[in-house]
Order: sequence, then structure tokens, then C-alpha cells
Amino acid sequence: MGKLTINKQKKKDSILNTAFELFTTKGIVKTSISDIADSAGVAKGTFYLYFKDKYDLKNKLVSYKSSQLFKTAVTNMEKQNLSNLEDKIIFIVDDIINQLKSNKILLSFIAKNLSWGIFKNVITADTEADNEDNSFREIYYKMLSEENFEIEEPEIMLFLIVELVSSTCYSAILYNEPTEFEKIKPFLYNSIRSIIWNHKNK
Amino acid sequence: MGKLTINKQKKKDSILNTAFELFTTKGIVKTSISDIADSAGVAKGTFYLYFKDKYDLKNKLVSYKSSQLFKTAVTNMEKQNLSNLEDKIIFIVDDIINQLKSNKILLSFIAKNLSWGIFKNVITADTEADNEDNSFREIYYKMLSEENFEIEEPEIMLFLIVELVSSTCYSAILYNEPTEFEKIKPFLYNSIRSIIWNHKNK
Amino acid sequence: MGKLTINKQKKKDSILNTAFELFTTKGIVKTSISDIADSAGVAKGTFYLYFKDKYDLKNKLVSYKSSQLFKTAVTNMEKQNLSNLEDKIIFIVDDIINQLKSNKILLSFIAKNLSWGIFKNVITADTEADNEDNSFREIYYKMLSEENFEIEEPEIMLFLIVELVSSTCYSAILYNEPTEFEKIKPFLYNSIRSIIWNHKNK
Amino acid sequence: MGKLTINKQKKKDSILNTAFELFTTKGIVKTSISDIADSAGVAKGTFYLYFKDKYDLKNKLVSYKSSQLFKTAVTNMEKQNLSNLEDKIIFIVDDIINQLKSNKILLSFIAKNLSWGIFKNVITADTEADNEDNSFREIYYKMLSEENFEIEEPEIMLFLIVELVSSTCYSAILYNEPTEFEKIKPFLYNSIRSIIWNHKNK
DNA sequence: GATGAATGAGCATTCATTCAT
DNA sequence: CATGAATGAATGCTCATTCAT
Repeated sequence: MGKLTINKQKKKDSILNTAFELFTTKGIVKTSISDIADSAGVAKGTFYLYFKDKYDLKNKLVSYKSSQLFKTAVTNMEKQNLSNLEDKIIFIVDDIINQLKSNKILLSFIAKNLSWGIFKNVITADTEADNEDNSFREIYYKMLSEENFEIEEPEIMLFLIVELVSSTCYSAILYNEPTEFEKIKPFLYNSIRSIIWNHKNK
Repeated sequence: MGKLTINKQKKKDSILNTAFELFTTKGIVKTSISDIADSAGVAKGTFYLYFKDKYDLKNKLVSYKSSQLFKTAVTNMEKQNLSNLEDKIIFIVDDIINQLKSNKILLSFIAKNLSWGIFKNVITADTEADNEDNSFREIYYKMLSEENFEIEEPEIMLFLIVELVSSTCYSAILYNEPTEFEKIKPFLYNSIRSIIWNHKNK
Repeated sequence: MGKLTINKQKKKDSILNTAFELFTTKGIVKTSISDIADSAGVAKGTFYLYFKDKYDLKNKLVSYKSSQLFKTAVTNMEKQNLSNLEDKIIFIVDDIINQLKSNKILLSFIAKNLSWGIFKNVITADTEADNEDNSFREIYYKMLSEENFEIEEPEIMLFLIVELVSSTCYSAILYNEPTEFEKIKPFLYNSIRSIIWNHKNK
Repeated sequence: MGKLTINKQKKKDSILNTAFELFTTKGIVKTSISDIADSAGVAKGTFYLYFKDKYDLKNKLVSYKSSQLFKTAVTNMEKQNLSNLEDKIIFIVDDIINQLKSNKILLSFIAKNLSWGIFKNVITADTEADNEDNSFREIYYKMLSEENFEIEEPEIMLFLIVELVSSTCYSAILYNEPTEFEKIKPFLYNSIRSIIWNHKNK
């Protein structure tokens, strides 16, 4: 990477970090491009050299932050010696939930902005542009293939789990609604196990 | 009701209906109060006689539309002679899903704007201010009491079902993601049955 | 006065009192006719039965409050047995200043809104529509006639005194600018005595 | 100064001049920011690049115009060979009054908006940001020090003179109230001489 | 590539005034 | 007399976007 390119990346990163800060404190609608440029210490025009508009920036942020979440969880999971699919999935879910519990700002940001559409990109794409990591999708299918039974409709299963987890986390962790998350957790994890069980090709 | 009062209600309803139309076609952010007032055929100032701002109006709309959905589903369910809790709940879920499938605009509007916070109001309040209907919460507990087993943490169970259904519907019905809804349906309903089963106090 | 007329007067007084309250707390520009009507407990339309607009009301308030000030001061002065013009005028000035010092809200309101144009009406008109009081102008000329010397240009003398007193009071009593009023007072009163002396026809 | 900086100053000046014109013809309340921007030939948004709001602009105008008045009067006074304080002060007062008599629009604008608070800034600050002029306050104290007697409470003396002159000018010059200014003038100037005399430390 | 002054469309909100009841 | 719902012009202010430097 040339010096210039490094400088460019610095600017872009500065905008990304500043924007995350502002989005999560002021809200996306109330954050203007002026705000971002000012806080990032770049000129307003510079913003447009890197992002189409505020929502382009937002989507890139959501993808990046979400993929980091998965990457970390998978890395941690692989250190364990888990023998079956249910345990592996529950571990990943649990790890992600723990990350979010200790970073409620991130939870709020992701929950409000993550749709299945964006999520598909997240799990399909390599987590970083220029690295050797496998995508989460590949890891997922590898996990499935290691079992001695087959999973029917693995995409649907993943979908059900992701939607259930993300929507319940948001309400329960951030607002204790309908009750504190710890009380919901056993039922949630049982539900996940049931979902997996329902997809087992018997 | 005096002539004036009727006229007032007419104006308010006109604004509500117009706003729903605009919110679902242009989106809430892009719909201005001018748009609403113009389309509703009232002066801009009139809007402020009935609503605090755009978001006050939005919340009132979400509540109203959601409660209608439940009211219809429960009414239909009661006409059946369903003997057990799972069947009743699945029936209600299925009825609501059918309503939403035939009214995708409504689905889009509710899914984007219904949080558990608003939902709590919806199921607690009578569906209409001055009528004899029971709230959905009452109906739900009555349903539970008619079984010869007990449900552990009924609020959590309701929460899990509602979050799972609403988040999967949105993506699957509107965008066929991860696949068409009909393929997801059996797994979804099985998941719901599992969730209920997990809450049975054995 | 008929019952109806009494009721009307009540409404009018209610508007006047409420408006004074609002004008002095929120400021005249930021007080709307709605504010006044709401606080006074009358309908918005009713306002227009009694006043042309906000500024009509304001002028009537200024006149009324100012004339009360003078009336009180003159009444107190007449109880004293003051033998010469300087002492009488200084007494009146001092009495008014004391009233204003103990009612800074009133001072603020009058100072901001009293122009010589309004003041002329105040000193010319009877203090109340239907009573036997003399106007301040008559009292002033009677005071002058009781001296054994003549005052040259009595209107100019009154003008100079009123302008000097009112502009210095505002700044000194309310904001202690350029310094606390008590320190300015002896110089102010000496200035007034000098002004009177300058108008003595020698 | 770069081309850009010159252009910026031009824009700002254009807004200032236009605003003065509008404030003095339509009044401040009735002058909208749109009016100012339109007349100045700039976009509405440009206004906000230079001023916080209408009242920020107004205060800057009052300060600037007042300081110009004093600067001119002092310059003229210094050309005379006046030997004593009274004559110097009367000369300055007279010069300012003459400026105002020939520029009634300016008189009206300053009289309505100059408070002692703003005046203090005017006499303290250098008349222009980056020049060698002394502030009026320095000039005033230098004048006092050249006398062979002492002035007690010079701030109060200045205050009394300024308040007396400004409030009488407004009414007399603009509205001939209570009578034409030329008839009031001798009494006013005598009053000023008396005020100075009262502050002489005898 | 980077800047930031300038733009002007666009928006929410207020409020004096009217008039049918 | 009194009401208060309805009006819609008017205003302050924001902000994404452009473009000359």
C-alpha cells in the first residue's frame, strides 16, 4: 500500500469511526454529514469521495460490525472442543449475545439496522476485503457436514435462529422487556435446540 | 355526538388514512406533514390540532392496525372448535399471517414499526376506547387457563412467539428471503409448537 | 353596572392580568394570543372582542400600570407637608423608584415599553375612566403654581426629569449597571435638583 | 488577504448593510431572514454562515454604528482647542447630536436598540478590531486627567449624561416631543453642565 | 485529491384571524 | 355575546450537494 493509499484509508476509517459514534449517540436521522465531517476532521466534500451518502455509510458500518461479531464468536468456538452441532451453534449464539451484552451501544446499532438482506452479505462475504478468512457461510456448512445426520433446509434453519435471537436480544437486553434477559435465556436456548431438532432429517 | 364532533372525527380519520397511504408508499421519513395535510385535504395547521408530530401519528397508526389484526384473528379462532392450546395459537398465528400475506403493505408498515413496547400496549388496551371487547392479554390468559396443564412464564412464551413470527414474516413474505414463505411455514409452525412445549410445566 | 357588564369587565380584567403575567415572564414577542386566551380561561375569539391585537393590549397595560405608579406616589406625597417644589418632586421620584425597586418585574415591563408618547397620555388622562381624580398634569401645574417663582418651560423640565430617571433606573436597579442604584442615587437626585434650578425663571 | 477572504467580507458587509436598511424601514420584528438574504443577494443559508440569528446581527450592527458615531465626534473634538472638560463633553455630545439630527434613521435604530450593556462594549472595545485607535473609555479618562480637579465617580457621571442625552434625543429629534429639539437643547446642555459640576470633587 | 463557501429546496412549526355554531 | 375548530401564510432553520480554488 502506498503512502497516499494509507492516508486515504486513514481518512475513511476516521469517517467510519466518527459516524458510528454519532449514529449511536444522536441517532442516524439526526446526524448530518456536516456533523460527521466536522467530527472526523475532514472537509464536507471529502465525505463524498468515500461514500455515496449517509445510508451507504450506515450499511457499510452495519456489515463491518456484524461480521466482526461473527468472526470473534467463531474463533472462540473453534478453541473449544465441541462435539455436536447444537452445542456449537449455542456456543456461537451465546458468545455473540455476551459481546452484545457488554456493548449495548453496538447492540442497539445493529438491531435497528440489520436486515436479512444485509445479513446475507455479511455471512457470504469474506469478513475483510483482503484476507484469507473463510466466510461465515462456509464455516456453517462445514459445521453441518461434520455431523453424521443431515440438516434439512439449512438456510431456513439459520434464518429462524438468527431472526429469533436478534429480535429477542434487542428488547430483552436493552429494555428488560418482557423481562430481564437471563430469565429468557434458557427458554431461548431451548427454542434454538428445538429448531435444530426440527430440521434434523430423521 | 354533535355535528362538530362528527366532523372532527372525520378530519382525524382522514388524516390517519392518508398518512397510512403515504407512509407505506413513500416511507415515513420521506413523508412530510405537508404531504399528509395536502392529501388529506386539510390545512397544515389542522394536523397539529390532532397529532403532536409525525411520530405520534405513526405510533397511533401502528397500535390501531395491529390491534385490528389480533381482533380479527381471535374472532375467527373462536368460531372454530379447537381443543388445545397449540392449535389455538397456531390458528391465530396462521390467521394473522394470512391477513398479512394478502395485505403486504400493512405487513411492511407494521413490521418496520412494531416494537415490543408498542405491542405491549396493543395487547393490553381494549382494541377500541369505548367498547366491550376484552384485551388480547385477557383472551390469552383465558386460553391458558382452559388447559389442564400449566404454562411456565407465559409472558416469555408469548414474547418468543411474537418476535419469531414477526421477524420471519417480514423477510419471507415480502422478499422471499431466505426462501418463499410457504417453504418456511412448516418449520416455523414446528418451532412455535416446540416453544410452547418447552414452556409446559411438566 | 348591570350583571352582564360586570361579567364583561371580569373577562377583560382576567385577560389584562394574565397578559401582564405572561408578558413579564415570557416576553411580549414570545407570548401568543393563544397563550393569553388559554391562561385567562377564555376562548381565543373572545380576545378580539376586547382588544384589537397584542400591542393594543400592551399599550393599555403600560398606561394603566404607569398611572397607578404616579397615583400612589402623589397620594403619598400629599400626606407629607413639603414646602417647596424640589422636595415635592424628589419625593415623588423617590416614591416611584421605591415602588419599582420592590417590583422589578413591573420596572422591567414599564421601562421596556414606556415611550414619551404613551407617557403623555398617562399624565393627561384621568387615572381611571370613571372617577373624580385629577390627572397628573393638573397636579403638576398646581404644584408649580404654589411656588413664588415661575418655572420656565415646565413641560421640558418634566420631560428631562422623566427621561433621566426612567433610563437610569432601568439599568441600575435591574442590572446594577454601571453600579448599584444606591450609589447613583445621590448624583441622580442632585441632577434633578439642578434641572429644576436651571428652569427657575430668575 | 486572499481572494476568498475578500469575497467573504463582501458578503458579510452586504448582509450588514442590507439588514440596516431593512431594520430601519420595516422594523426588526417585521424583517425576516428571508428578506435580508433576498435583498442582500445571497442565499438564505449564507446568512447562517455569518450570523447566529437576527438578533446577533442586530447587536453587531448597533455596536458598529455607535462606535462610528463616537469615533467621529472625538476626532472632531480633538481638532478644536478646547480648554476645559465641560466644553469638551458638550462638544462631543453636540457633535453626536448633529450626526443623529442629519441621520434620523440611524438615530431611530440606535435609540431603540442601544442598552447600557451594549454601550459598555462599545466604549471599551477598540472601534475596529485591528487598528491603533484607543477606546472611547481611554480617551474619556485622559480627558479627565487633564483637568486640575478630580471627578468623583466618573463612570456614574458618564452614565447619567449618556442616558439623559440618548433618551431625550430620541423623542425630541424624531417626534418633536415634548417640543422641537432646539428649544430643549439649552436646558439639556445646562443639565449636562450641572451634572458635571455635581461630580467635581470640591 | 481535498477543501469549505455557497446554495436553495425543503421542512416543521407557529399563530393571528375568521366565522359557523 | 362567546366559542374554538380551521385556516394557510409566514418564518426560522437545516442540510445534502456542488464546484471553484
